[in-house]
Amino acid sequence: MARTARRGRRGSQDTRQRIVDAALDTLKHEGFTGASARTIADHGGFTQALIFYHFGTVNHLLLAALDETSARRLAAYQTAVEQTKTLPELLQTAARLYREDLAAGHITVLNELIGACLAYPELRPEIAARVQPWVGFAEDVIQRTLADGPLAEPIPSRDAAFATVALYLGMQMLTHLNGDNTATDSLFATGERVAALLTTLQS
Amino acid sequence: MARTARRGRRGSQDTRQRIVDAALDTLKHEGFTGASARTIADHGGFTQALIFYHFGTVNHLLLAALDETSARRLAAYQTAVEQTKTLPELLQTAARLYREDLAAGHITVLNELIGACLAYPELRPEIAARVQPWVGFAEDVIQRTLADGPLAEPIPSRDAAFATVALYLGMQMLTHLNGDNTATDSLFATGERVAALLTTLQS
DNA sequence: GTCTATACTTGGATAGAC
DNA sequence: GTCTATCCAAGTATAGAC
Repeated sequence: MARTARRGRRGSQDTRQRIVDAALDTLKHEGFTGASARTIADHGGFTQALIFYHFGTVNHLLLAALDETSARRLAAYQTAVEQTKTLPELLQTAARLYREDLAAGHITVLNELIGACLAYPELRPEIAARVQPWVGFAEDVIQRTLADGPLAEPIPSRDAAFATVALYLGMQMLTHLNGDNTATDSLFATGERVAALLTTLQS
Repeated sequence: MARTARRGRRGSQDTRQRIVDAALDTLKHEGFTGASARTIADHGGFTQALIFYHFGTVNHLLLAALDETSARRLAAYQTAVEQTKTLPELLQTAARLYREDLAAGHITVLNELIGACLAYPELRPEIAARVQPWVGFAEDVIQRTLADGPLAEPIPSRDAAFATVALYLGMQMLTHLNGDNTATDSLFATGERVAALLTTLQS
């Protein structure tokens, strides 16, 4: 029943969604270089012509895929972080969200598309616009959490936010390169320890 | 005269070098996607067949290009860091080296090749092996600089090294994406301020 | 809206002349 | 060792049947 409700445009919307999902899947597993119209179509079980009908070009589809994963993840981050008050809590939540991302390949998609900007400069402003909400989100959270701690004065939240997003991107790249999470896990553990230390220093 | 000394194998070596240089140039400006045999050959002013004669495949050439830029930069980092003793000095030097890299596109090459690992899994161990010296170098320097500071105990140098390399990669990506260095400059300034703060705390 | 078939372009790689 | 010419595979994109 649910599948056929509002059938008028629903078929088309379903297809768009299937294509976006296939694009995400391909981007995660084969990277930008491997995400051709043909490969994506194979992954999703449809014809490559559909991509051009619905999205015009492959790159437009890939941007739509980034939109999708970015919106989904940002929502998850926002609800998860809403309940954190202290710095140690925040770091624990960040570690959990990060591991989800790593496993699901969410940041991989972003990495691949940023890398593609050199070959396709027209993608640059598009992707920059999609990264900006993340930096803004990080800044808000950091601002709120560090507000009356000892770090608020020496470390502008803007810098901390930029560093955080950069660190996320870089960690993801290195983790995939090495094929294991030990470095990441160790770093998060250290981060949580330092956060605990800082809060005891404060009280 | 210099050009014709040891002519026996010199012609061939010169050509190899020209090809590697052209590959580096192309990788920096067109990215991995744009670094095809034909494009590289155009950049360097030779025939694409030469690439396959000297390097077998395009990817082999790109690895040789990474070797070249990585070795050159690591040497520069080592001599520059040798003379730094304190944490603030280290941060200043790091900022200068980082800006050199950014301008010359050295880290871009690495970013592009890491991104390509998804499409060409056989590149992964090759590139991982070429990144490892950097993490090792960072660990040595951090170990040496933090040795008797207040940070040595709570922050293992291994974690700090991993975070540093990741941060470098991520910052480079974001900086290229945004097209301006203000975020980077601001972050380094904050870093230097915090480093100064830490050393005064210690004494 | 979705499929098949096809035009056209670019890329990797090799053969063979020089 | 270096060049030209060429083969073949894969990619983007469109036309036209259904």
